[in-house]
Amino acid sequence: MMKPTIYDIARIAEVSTATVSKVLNNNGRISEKTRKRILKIMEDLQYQPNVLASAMKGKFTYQIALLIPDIDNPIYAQYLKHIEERGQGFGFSIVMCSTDNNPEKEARHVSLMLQKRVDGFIIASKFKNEELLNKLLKDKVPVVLFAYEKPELLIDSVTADDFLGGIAATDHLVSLGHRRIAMIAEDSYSGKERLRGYMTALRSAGIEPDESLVIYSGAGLEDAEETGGRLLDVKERPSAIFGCNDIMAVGAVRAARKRGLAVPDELSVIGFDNTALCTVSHPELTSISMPVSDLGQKVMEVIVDKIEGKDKIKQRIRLFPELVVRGSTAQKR
Amino acid sequence: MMKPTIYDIARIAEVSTATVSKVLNNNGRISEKTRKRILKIMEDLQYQPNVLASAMKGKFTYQIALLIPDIDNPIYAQYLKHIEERGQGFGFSIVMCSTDNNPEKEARHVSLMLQKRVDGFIIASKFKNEELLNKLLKDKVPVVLFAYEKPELLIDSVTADDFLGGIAATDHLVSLGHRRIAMIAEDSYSGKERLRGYMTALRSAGIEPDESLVIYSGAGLEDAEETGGRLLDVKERPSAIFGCNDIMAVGAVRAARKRGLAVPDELSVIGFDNTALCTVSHPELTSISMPVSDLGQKVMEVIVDKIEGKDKIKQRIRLFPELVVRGSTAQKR
DNA sequence: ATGAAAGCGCTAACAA
DNA sequence: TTGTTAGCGCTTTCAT
Repeated sequence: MMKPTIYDIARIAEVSTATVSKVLNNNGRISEKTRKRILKIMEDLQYQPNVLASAMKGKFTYQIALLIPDIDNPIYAQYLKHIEERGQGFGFSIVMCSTDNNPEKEARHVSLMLQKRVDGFIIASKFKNEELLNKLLKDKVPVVLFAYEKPELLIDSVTADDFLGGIAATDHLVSLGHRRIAMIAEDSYSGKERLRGYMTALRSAGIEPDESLVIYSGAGLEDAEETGGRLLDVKERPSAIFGCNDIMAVGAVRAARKRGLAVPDELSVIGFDNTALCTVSHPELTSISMPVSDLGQKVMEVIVDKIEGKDKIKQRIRLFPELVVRGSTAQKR
Repeated sequence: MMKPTIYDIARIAEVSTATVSKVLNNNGRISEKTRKRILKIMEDLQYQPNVLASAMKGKFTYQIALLIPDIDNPIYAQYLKHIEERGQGFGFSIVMCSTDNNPEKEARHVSLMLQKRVDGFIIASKFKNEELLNKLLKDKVPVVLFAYEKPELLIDSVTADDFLGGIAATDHLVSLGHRRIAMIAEDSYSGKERLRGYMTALRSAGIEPDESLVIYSGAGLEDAEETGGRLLDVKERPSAIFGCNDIMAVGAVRAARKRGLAVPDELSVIGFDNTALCTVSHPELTSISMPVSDLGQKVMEVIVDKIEGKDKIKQRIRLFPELVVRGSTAQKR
């Protein structure tokens, strides 16, 4: 009635546990005959190896901790979904760790996950706690940064190219004839990259960036709307707003609506991330689409390689985002 | 340099590992003096017990598998967030299992999680696979259904009272003078309960439900919009639509807009779940708010009790949802 | 109040 | 090709 162990299998097959273990792990040389026999018995008994026991011998737990800052932003739900899905393909499960961008929570999660012996960490969080990160690296714990980089640290990462995305968004607006383009920015690495893209695109279009047109906002929709409002309540109003992510863009749309400004006729708005918000919002939001599925695949590849000790090289992988035009942006008139 | 074990602690404290283990687990009688000493040494060495090893001796892994059908619906992201948060309070981590309402994925996840020796399951998924569920119950694996019930099975559950929510939504519409009230339904237990609430509320308002006003929809926004359209493209058009969840409601709003119908002036729309979609949508969606945080707390309480073998009683816990009025519903005119 | 020792289920070095 | 055996780090019974 108890779950069968390798001992049960060994006894029935009249071999030693070592032999059973070997067929389980496909190593050592075992005659095809006994291998078949053992496999058959496992099948019959519905034997399932105890992951804990093998993990204790230095094998894997097949668990990866995923640190996520803010699941209220649907892009993170997307990331989670795709990472989990890809993880399945590699036999790894995802342990969710919400951090709310709170360094203490980050530290607690990491410590707990270490105790639980997860095989590695995917960190999508801001991760203020640099000391902790360094400790992980020093201890050779597999870590990959996701949707987020720390340029000053030598650490693997998988992200979309936010800088290029920022350029694409801005170029789109410029190509529609906009010159006074505002941005609702966000204090995060990717946010800053998007901002840098915005600056670069403006300059190469011969537009000198106007500092007053860039305002940093908190993460919530309320904040975003308020920030959007501040951008709009000036004498020389921008004709377009680039929201650092879709929430920011929706905030801008709402601010515009509250002021009786028609989107996109009087104000173009573009978002970033191409989340479900884009189609829920009205008018539908033009945005920059993240290759979520590919990002998920890549990050799993990288972390699994690290876990299995295959790759020694550090790498920063950047995938390309893509413009998706919808109804919130239009020719300036 | 290796992580310290109880052996290290024992050696330094000049006691046996048994003693160390006892202070670790707060059992057996240990003199205050040695306890203090041992604790101090643990502190100094930053000792962290190996969860795997203790789990092997029949203790817990402190991990709970959470089966979720569809993270694209923001309400599930909310559930996840709150369950994870509450789990932290109990020292339990959440292993994410996306099922996409696919019975095979359900089975794969359960089997894998069993191998990894999670302590219990929170199932928020449809879980078509009744056989599997019964097997879990038979094997005394702690299982709690969440946001979802199986009335025919004797199994603990924590849900919001969808029936009452359905009544509340419908009553609200009725109180605004609507009599032809349509519903975009969903094929799930909670969906059916909401529908039942709708029926009940209509009848007690003296309105005979009209079969043609209830249409089942797929889960996506596209489906919802299409379904909303079908509801609207009839001679005797409803003056209000009750969307089985916020996505359905947004679909209805879009369908209305496409037909030049003003919401809420010509059509009232109410959703369910009170997700972030409500404030992103325009007009903002009236909806039924789920007590997500309390639900998360309750489900953790129940599952932890079961894991610790404390509660023998089966229970169905239902929490009350609440109407949140916003701009998408108005007096019929 | 404390310790010796067996064992959870598995792996891997070493023997045979 | 297969088996013996010593652990991995911890808990727990039974002595002392």
